[in-house]
Amino acid sequence: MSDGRGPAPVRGRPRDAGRDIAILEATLLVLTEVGYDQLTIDAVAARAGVGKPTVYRRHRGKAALVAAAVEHRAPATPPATPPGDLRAALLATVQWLADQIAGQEIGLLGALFTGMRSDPGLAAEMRRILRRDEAAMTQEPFRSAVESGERLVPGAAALFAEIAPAVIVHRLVFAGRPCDRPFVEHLVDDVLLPLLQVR
Amino acid sequence: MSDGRGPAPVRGRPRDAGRDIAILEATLLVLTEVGYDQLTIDAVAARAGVGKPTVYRRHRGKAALVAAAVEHRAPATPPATPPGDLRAALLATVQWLADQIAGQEIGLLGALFTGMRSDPGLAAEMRRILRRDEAAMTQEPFRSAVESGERLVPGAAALFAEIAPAVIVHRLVFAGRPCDRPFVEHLVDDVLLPLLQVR
Amino acid sequence: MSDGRGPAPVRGRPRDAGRDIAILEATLLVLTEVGYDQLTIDAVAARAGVGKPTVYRRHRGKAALVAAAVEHRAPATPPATPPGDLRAALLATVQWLADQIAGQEIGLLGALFTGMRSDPGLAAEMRRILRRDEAAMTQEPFRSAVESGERLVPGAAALFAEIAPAVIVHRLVFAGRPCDRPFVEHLVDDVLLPLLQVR
Amino acid sequence: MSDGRGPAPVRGRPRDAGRDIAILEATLLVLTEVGYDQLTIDAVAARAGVGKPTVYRRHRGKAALVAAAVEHRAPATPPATPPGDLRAALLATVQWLADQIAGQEIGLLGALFTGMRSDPGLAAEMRRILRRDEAAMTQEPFRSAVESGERLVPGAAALFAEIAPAVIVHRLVFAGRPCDRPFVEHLVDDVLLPLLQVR
DNA sequence: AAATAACCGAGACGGTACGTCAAGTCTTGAG
DNA sequence: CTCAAGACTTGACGTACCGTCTCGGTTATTT
Repeated sequence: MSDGRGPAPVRGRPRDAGRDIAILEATLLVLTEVGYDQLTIDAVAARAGVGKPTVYRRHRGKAALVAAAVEHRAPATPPATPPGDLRAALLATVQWLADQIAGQEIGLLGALFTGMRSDPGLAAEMRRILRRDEAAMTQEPFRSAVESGERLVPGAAALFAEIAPAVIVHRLVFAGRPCDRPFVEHLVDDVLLPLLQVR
Repeated sequence: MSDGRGPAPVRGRPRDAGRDIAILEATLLVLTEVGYDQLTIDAVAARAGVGKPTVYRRHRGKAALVAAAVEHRAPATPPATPPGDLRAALLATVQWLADQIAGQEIGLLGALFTGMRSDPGLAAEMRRILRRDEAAMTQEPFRSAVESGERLVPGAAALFAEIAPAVIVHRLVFAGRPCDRPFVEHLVDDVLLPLLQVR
Repeated sequence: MSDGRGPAPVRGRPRDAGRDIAILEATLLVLTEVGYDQLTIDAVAARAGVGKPTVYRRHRGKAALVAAAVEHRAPATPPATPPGDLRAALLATVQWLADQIAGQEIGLLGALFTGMRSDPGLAAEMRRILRRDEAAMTQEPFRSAVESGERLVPGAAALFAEIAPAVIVHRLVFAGRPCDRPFVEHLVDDVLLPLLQVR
Repeated sequence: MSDGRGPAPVRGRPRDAGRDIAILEATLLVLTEVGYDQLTIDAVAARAGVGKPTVYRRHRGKAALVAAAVEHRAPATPPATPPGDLRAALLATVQWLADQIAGQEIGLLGALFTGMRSDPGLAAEMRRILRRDEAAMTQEPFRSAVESGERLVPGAAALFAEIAPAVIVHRLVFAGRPCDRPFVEHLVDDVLLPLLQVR
């Protein structure tokens, strides 16, 4: 279409980065409120004050949108623990981990179950995010523990990362019961300490 | 009729029990083929050779249908293990457990995630089924182990039921990796045996 | 109808004639309340205190049921008119005719429209009923009028039967307006009297 | 746009007018083929090459759809009649009117009977359409007749519009007989001419 | 009296259409 | 080239009613 008026000064409107964030945060909001499978793209778009195509321009679909939203959310940093008391450190860390999982990770699991079969690439992406978050939540405590001279078995951090989130998720999802103080103590005293501590 | 109340007075044409079964088995079939979120009631009805209302007359919706189908499926019986060798018994049991979970339990998890938020009663029902199956898969091995004189810590069966399925599911879903022989040996040698065996 | 074959060899329990009537009267009730296309066989059966097959044993379907119900309803007898005053007689007869049509005949028209295309035999049956009722409602007044010496054109009764119901129905259905006194006078004075009376 | 208010602020993608027409014409087609009560929205949508929601976005239901389709259909124009011969003009007009009603109007009557009770507003709309069509079919002949100097009673057009369609519909629907030549002559000679012509 | 057969109410059955909802794509006009 | 709005196709949803059938049970006639 030559309009004879010379070169256009503006070559395309740039994407508004603010809308990226609005979409992701609206997604997290809706996800928390109604859960994964009740979440609709329309609702997210409306909440973000954005049109539906603006969402689809950025994300391939519902599952990818949720994955991006979860990724966007900055991983929380575990609480600092007093040095010298491994049990107290584990108790604090496990409790905090359980709270994080209950509050944030559950939402992504629905997306994972839904999207993993039809889109393996997306499933891999979700797992990457889950691992990133779980790593962030499990590695830091052990780095400081080792620095403070705790006597731990080799590979303790990996073992902790393998067992603690698994048992917590299992309790939350399969048993539908909260990770209250007695459970946390049970997990630390009967499972984690015997495994991690050098006897 | 020796009791005072007699049998339930059946009014109208009784439901065809054959159709109950056909529906549940068609559900399991479709569930296995296409996964939970691609499963449609129409497909199940067509596969069962049944009308859609016949499905809805028996089940409130997709989640409840899948729950009933999983419940209907008889829990598999764990393999018999040779007495006297705890490690061998655990290896066999864990491997079998992982296979069961990979093949059967994953399907219900999608239903659980979908139905649990909007219908707490249904979520409770699904958890009951999951617990029933996990109990069936974890209790039996320990009964024979104890009978054969193994020296186990108190509550070993409960601990096994709490940890083994959790870690297996976590690996399958979160890591997306199969429960192969090295993983099973790791789980038994590095986690289960240290925890369960009397030292 | 004696056909020389003697009484029908009734084997088994005979049909309950009381239920015949209950069904037909329930049909008329429901028809009046909700109209033809909102009428359901279930509703009729429930209203009659009868099972659905009991209805279907007697009638082929909704249209036939309504036809039978309308046929069952005894045709009302037109009001006696004072002899010697043709205009007064026509006014009374037309008003009564309009009331009858508004109250009773409309229901069958829905059935006629629905059933006529798919079942010509049924349509013929409905037309027979409609003609029977319209004949009953239009012939009697003219017999007495002729007997009392009114001077009418030949074929006056047929002309009346052809025009009066047609214009009344047209007004009720097409215009959606009631057949009030001014309309009746208009119909008698401007249409019927000029046509029927010998000039 | 030279007016100060500017055009209507159309937001979003405008409706495709071509689909409006496709839907209405598909409706007329299906209506003609299978009749009102065998007409399904799915069939109309499929015939129009359109999704079901696209139909429902435009029409509230079957009755409203049929009403809109009938409204969309341009009313046919009555045939020109030779001036100077009132009887010939009436014969031609009545025959044409009967053909129009038999071919087109019957379809709407089913919709009228179905929709009128549950939706008075829709019934009013249908009556408006029926009146529009009947007016178009009955007024024009009389305008030319009057122009050509025929001696007609006052209100002849209104009387014709009140009687002719009524008797024609009555014959078609109630008697189930076609409006053939003898009937048309009877209607003109025995009913219309005596009423309309100045004696 | 017993056997037979059709009746009965209740309601499940396969099927068809309903009217709604969400997913993901496409089109418009504005910026 | 992007944006908001929203129409679009597709396809599944869960419901209603149709007309048939099947159950336990009842009521007459026939043997």
